[in-house]
Amino acid sequence: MVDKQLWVKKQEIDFFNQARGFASPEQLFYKDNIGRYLAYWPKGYKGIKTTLQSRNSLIGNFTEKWTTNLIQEVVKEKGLYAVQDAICDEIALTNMSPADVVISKNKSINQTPEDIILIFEVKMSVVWNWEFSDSSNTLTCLGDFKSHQGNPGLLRSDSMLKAIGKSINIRVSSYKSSTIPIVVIGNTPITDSYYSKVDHLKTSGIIQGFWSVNPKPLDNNGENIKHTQNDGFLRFDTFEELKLKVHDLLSQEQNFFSSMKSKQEIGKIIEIANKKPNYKEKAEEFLRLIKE
DNA sequence: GTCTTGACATCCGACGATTT
DNA sequence: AAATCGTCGGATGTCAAGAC
Repeated sequence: MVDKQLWVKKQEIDFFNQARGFASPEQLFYKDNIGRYLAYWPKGYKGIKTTLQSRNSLIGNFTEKWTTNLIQEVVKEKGLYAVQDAICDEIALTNMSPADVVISKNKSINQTPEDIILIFEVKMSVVWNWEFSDSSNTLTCLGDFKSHQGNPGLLRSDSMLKAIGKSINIRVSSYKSSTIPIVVIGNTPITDSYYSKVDHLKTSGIIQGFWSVNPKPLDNNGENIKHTQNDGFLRFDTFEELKLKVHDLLSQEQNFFSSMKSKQEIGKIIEIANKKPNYKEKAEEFLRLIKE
């Protein structure tokens, strides 16, 4: 039973059906003024609203597990593992704030920086609006995210900032994290005010990508971004496309480096590093010196 | 006047530490 | 051992101010 689908409406139906096993409709849906169970408040709804919190951790858990399974399929032929909630204190992945998903050489929850090959931060939401019927136990899709009041996933600026903050925390925790790519994975596009930011984050080496695994976030072929200019954001349309990109990222060894130094100091470092006989050793010397 | 944005608010469950 | 308290991270609502 290998599911190689990306995030489509079926995944959200699966989520609600699975959650219905142990949660009441009231814990999963809003109830509007005429008694309908709704995933989000539709745009233009003017009746009395309530605020639902009980669904948050459920969808969070579901999407992290779903992503782990998806990534497992991507890397299994390479003999690697997708590990959910991975802990590695050395690079700020603690018990209380683990990595949502990592690709690793081993499948244990407790990881060493040397084994971790890629870190995924998952930020996914319920994207579409749904109406649930208790009597017939069915779900009806009411529309895409433009039709409801919620702002799902990476379309929220504070979700973006949270993901960026966590990534920087990992980057500054230890130089041991400097060779591990970090990717934020979501199921929505990003807003255009973040297009240049994600490209800068990629160029500067902090975050290697913001990826959406939702091929068609909008109904009726609604236009949505495929990628930003420098590919800081990517939308994946098929499982194969995702697999290629992950393998591509795994095949190149990259180093993150940063500092705040005067041109004098930087010039000196370059001069010293340049005395090494080849590019690889020049680079190693440079990286060694810049973090002193 | 309506839509979008960004900062702030909210509540839940899991967990660790502290108190009973 | 059980109860209590505080903290955290999960997603999403709220609302004033800005953008159109």
